[in-house]
Amino acid sequence: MQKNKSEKYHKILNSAGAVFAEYGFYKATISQIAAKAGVADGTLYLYFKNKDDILYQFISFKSESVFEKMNQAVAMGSNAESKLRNLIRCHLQEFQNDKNMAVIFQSEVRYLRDIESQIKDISKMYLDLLSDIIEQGQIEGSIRQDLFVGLVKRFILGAVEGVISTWVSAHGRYDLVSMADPLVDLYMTGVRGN
Amino acid sequence: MQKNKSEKYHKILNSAGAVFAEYGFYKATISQIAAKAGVADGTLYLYFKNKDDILYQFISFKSESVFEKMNQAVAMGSNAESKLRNLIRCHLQEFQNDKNMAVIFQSEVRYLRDIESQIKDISKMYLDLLSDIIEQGQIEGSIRQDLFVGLVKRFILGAVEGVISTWVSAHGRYDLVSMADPLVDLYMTGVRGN
DNA sequence: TCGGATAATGAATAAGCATTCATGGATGCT
DNA sequence: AGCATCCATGAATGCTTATTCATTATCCGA
Repeated sequence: MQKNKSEKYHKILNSAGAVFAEYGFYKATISQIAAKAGVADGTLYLYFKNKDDILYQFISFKSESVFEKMNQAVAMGSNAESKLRNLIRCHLQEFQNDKNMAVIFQSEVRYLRDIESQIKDISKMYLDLLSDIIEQGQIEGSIRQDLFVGLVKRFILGAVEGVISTWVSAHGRYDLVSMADPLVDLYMTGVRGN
Repeated sequence: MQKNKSEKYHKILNSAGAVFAEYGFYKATISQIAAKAGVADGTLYLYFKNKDDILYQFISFKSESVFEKMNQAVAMGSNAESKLRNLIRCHLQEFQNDKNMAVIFQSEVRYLRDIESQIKDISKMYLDLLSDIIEQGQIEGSIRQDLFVGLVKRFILGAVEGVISTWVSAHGRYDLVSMADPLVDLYMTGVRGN
């Protein structure tokens, strides 16, 4: 198994992303991935330990890149609300840009939980980002104090995921990023009239 | 394959629920399910067409029962807000009462989408329930008019699912139903301070 | 109690697929 | 060119497991 992240490594990883997204991890076969990458079946085993490892590396690679962008986005905000807005925009943007990733993150999380607990840190990191934002908002006064922060975080993440999930089901036919502002508005103000 | 829903049918269905929840659909084997139900492997095929069918019937059976309860809960509410509150309470209560169902609904949806599109009606029915409530609220004035209803529905459902998902990850160690009121409060009022 | 129908059994079957590895080719150095 | 190292191949292997079906048990009416 090679160590350096050669061009072929990424070719395989991308092909795997496409195949996993289309068929799901279990129904996807090594042969399909190899064919899509234009290499022989055995070649995958020069770059990856096994089938599980391919999925694992795909997720790791994508999360790393996405979290870097998310952190940058949050850092650009001057107050809690703008940080939240930037985070949600970035989240939707990144998932819109990479639908395979969106599908896989949404579908295979259950399985991943089994292989590597390190993976569960994906949502943990995100939730920690949100914690910071919420706490800052409470200090600033832009977010009220009488909230169970643990719930608010899940509330926010769950809603974004739900919106992404719908977009995926609709085969990405509309612009996801345009949902960001209305969504943040819902977080902040709720639905109540008057 | 027998038609009547005998005791054995339900025994198998429940065992399957437990095994699917523990191992996931793919890693679960027919032998495990049969063993847990206390019957021979071949017996499953007297009651179900194949492995897929077991999952399908499990979901169908559970959804039917849950939706009946949800509809009743909503009908008990006199205005939009109380209907929403009853719906969320009922949702959390039912999933708390049947953790296997909660796990399976959360994990295997992706796969189900492939076998039977009828299954995607699960969330459709739910979203329709929400549509009615939101529209009623807008007429009453308790919910503001300047909302994209399609987004609000996903927002609400996504957040409940997120909360359930966290509870499942925590192995159901706390009371899920107590999240209902704070959650509805977030839907209605949002997080904004002042 | 007997006979026929119905239900259950679980060993045998067969298909699918991840993984291995003996072989062949490419590359680069002297 | 000759040699050695590295990379890639894809057919063969072996394991896992869903599904079948000939056999056996159970039930029930007469």
